[in-house]
Amino acid sequence: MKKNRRTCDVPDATIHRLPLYLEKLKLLQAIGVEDVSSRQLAESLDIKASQLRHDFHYFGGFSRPGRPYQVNKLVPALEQIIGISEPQPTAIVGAGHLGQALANYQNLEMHGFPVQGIFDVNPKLIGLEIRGQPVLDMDEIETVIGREGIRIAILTVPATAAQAVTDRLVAAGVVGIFNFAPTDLKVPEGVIVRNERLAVGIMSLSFKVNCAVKAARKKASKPDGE
Amino acid sequence: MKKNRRTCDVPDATIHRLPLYLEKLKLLQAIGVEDVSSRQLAESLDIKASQLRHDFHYFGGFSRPGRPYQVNKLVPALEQIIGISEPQPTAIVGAGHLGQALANYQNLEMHGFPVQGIFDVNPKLIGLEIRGQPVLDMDEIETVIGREGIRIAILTVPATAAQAVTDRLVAAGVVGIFNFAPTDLKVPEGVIVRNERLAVGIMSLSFKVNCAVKAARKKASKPDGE
DNA sequence: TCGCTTCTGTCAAGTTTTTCACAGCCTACC
DNA sequence: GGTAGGCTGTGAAAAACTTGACAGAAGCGA
Repeated sequence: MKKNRRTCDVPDATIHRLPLYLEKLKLLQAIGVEDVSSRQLAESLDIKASQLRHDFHYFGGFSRPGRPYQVNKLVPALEQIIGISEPQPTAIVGAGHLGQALANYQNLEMHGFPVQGIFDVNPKLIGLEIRGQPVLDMDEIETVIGREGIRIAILTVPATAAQAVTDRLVAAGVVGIFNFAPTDLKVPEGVIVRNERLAVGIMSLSFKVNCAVKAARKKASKPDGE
Repeated sequence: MKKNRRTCDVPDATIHRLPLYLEKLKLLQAIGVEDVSSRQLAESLDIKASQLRHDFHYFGGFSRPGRPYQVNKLVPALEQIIGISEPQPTAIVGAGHLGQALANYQNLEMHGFPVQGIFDVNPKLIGLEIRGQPVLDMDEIETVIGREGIRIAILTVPATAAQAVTDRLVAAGVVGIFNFAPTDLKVPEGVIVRNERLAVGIMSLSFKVNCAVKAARKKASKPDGE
């Protein structure tokens, strides 16, 4: 019980690295690597080995002193921690361009998130087949969420519709929302929202590009440093 | 000169908040709000006012003690800092589903990143019109990057092609790459890569959902706490 | 068996980021 | 004019995160 509680008391920074670890490990697994040391794994991710071990330490560690990590044990352990030991059925709400793109993105299923329903209100889109699945009418969403036990939904509707859709999703039992709409969502406690703001991403990039360009210019005009 | 250098010596965490500030401010501007205090702005973003002021402090501050921020001055100031005072022409490389979705995403242009070229190697896609622009052959990419002065590219090609395309982009003068391919890119110093890993995002979400569900179950079985 | 190397788990030190606290400025109202 | 209330800029305190250091376990070869 104590250990279980700890499992959730983990810094955000660590949480965001877990998927990266898992991804690399799956790659190693695919090419038949059996053992991997913290140093090897960390180097391939461009982080320090001590950080990786520290991250793993939150979960009690995955090996013993003297023994490297065993890829075949680490992969399922991480999958369990992330919550994808069992595939997590996922709904995509909003079958516009972005929704379609994500529905087509086979990596989602590969990573444990099979798309079990694509929904839209637009009659022109309903019935359209994407990777073998028809776009369904929003009216069916409660039924499908209940039937498939969907807990995670990907939101790709216009900002104006996002809150209303969110309310329906939450009422139907969805606990996690991956929000691509450029708006903030209000949800009751216990429901998790992750905002994926493309515009924010590209602006952060732009800031750094701006800095890099300035730095390069300065360097060019004063090649020997200040 | 001193001030300029400082402009780039800013924590990542702050950089990622700048676009959020700008977004909110534009919203306020659109509805005619003239003044805004750090507390008001911070509250709407669910952060502390002191953090916002601290962030602004990296750039010397945007007001004087006693006076709230003026929306109409803050917006262009942030745009300048982010590097979008002038629209930043942008290329999308890879016209698959995701590339098309992003090309259709009008918010990109609205935020200062007009798409000036969409490229692919697939003859079936070349010529396809997206928002009035034809998909171009990859062979033209160097020409277009040079002609339009493109510094930022969005990469939506398969992982296997990502590195080769990156090398071409960098050679042609691109300085910032917004990478949607699930692979790490090697670039020379001075070139900025921002990885947007959808799978990582949804796994982080899944971890938290998992925790929330566990917590809810525990609470249900022991309503009065431990 | 012994010594050597490699490895993890663990904790302390170091660094970065966030939050607090407050001096001083500005407006508005009495 | 004076005073109260609200505001920013600023630096110091607190919290969070990363890195370094090391004890002890395991494997390997002689």
